[in-house]
Amino acid sequence: MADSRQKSRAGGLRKSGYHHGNLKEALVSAARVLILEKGPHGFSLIEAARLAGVSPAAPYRHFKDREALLAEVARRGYAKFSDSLETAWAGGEPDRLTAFRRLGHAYLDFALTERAYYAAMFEAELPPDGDPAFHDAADRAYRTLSTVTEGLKGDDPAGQSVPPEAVFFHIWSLAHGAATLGRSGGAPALSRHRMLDLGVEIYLKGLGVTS
Amino acid sequence: MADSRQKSRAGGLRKSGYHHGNLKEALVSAARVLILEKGPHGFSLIEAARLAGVSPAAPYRHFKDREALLAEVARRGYAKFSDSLETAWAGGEPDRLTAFRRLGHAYLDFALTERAYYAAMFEAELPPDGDPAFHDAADRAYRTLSTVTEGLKGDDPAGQSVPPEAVFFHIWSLAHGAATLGRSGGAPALSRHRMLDLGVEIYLKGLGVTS
DNA sequence: TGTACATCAGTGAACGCGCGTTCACTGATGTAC
DNA sequence: TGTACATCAGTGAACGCGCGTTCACTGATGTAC
Repeated sequence: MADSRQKSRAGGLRKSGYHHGNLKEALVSAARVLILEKGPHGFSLIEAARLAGVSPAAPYRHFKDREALLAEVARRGYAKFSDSLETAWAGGEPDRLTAFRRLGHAYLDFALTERAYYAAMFEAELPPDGDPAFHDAADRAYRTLSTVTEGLKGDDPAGQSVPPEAVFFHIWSLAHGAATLGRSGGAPALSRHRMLDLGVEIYLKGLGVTS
Repeated sequence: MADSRQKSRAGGLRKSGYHHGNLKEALVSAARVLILEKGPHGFSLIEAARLAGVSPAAPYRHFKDREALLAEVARRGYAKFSDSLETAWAGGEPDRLTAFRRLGHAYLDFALTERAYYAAMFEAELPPDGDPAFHDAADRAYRTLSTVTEGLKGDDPAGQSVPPEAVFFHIWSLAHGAATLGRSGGAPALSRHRMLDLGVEIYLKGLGVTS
């Protein structure tokens, strides 16, 4: 019986039958699995504990409450997201437009391959007065995206120059839409990339950005 | 005691102390209130019954289960949404582009003023094998939107003509983004309209649509 | 190297809660005569 | 117009469930001596 628990234990090293040894990591992994299956709303702390092979009380050694685990998942998601975006951007080399297109792909890749993180980040509805580490991580991602889009200057059809926040918002909408919109079962991931590329190219042409 | 229940009863006529007389409508109203407060995931059938002033078992006279009530809300949302869009489109008069801009505003107005419906439509995760009436209503809305966007023909920067589904998808992303994206507390509703207008104008210019 | 002990990550039982759903029932309505 | 009755929209108590969280506890770890 004790053995069967060990067998079904998910993630992380096991130091002994009693101490898990890596429970915090195992809980985060379990949460990601559950969020992927049922969304951030369907996720439960007890089920995460079960998946990690520990009792329902064990998570409280590592997280204040259910929301704290969710916030930790979202925080890591933002951190990984920022890493991906910054790597793709690569300082804007060899030129801003090429780097920007790489970043668009990185955004969509992350959203599609790390769906649990993406859902935790954008669906979890974490309170504004929550974990500051979470907010710092989120800020970093937003800063990266807005810094990059600020390089895209252009005019609207009336000849007015377009505010940087607007460009940020439009590009973000296209990327988020490519990541989440569409009726179930529809187009495969590849066509989402094509869709996003096309949308961004058309938008940039409309802005008058060519280099 | 019986009186206090009657006082707190929400929506609908009351025919007697025993029979509610309009319970189905009252439950739909209550569901909309709760969805607005807590989202489609936080909504509970018992709480809706309480809000309508009836016992927890009463809703089962009108809905098979919790999901059926949610589906009914989403169905009505789609129906009302389609009405708004078709009214705004008005057959494309006086010209297609003017009518299209009206439709964009109607989309965003609906999403912002009928947030409960919009959430039920796009967040509720109703099963594909569910209520056919719900799917018919959803189809009608999608058909309207795609018919309208099919009128927007143009070329991508490489000179290839852009597939109609892509245009549909891009415009939809911009509208959905304007409706849902953005960090809490940020810009007021007015600037969301401005943001959407601007995005659509830039996109249409990129497409080469001018009339 | 060996032992006593402080630390603290785990246990498992228990709690109160709100939920979805079922059940036998009750009483208001409206129709047939 | 008055009465018997079928209908069916409600009641309210009960069920089993999974949840978040707390509690006194236990046992593995690693450190001081």
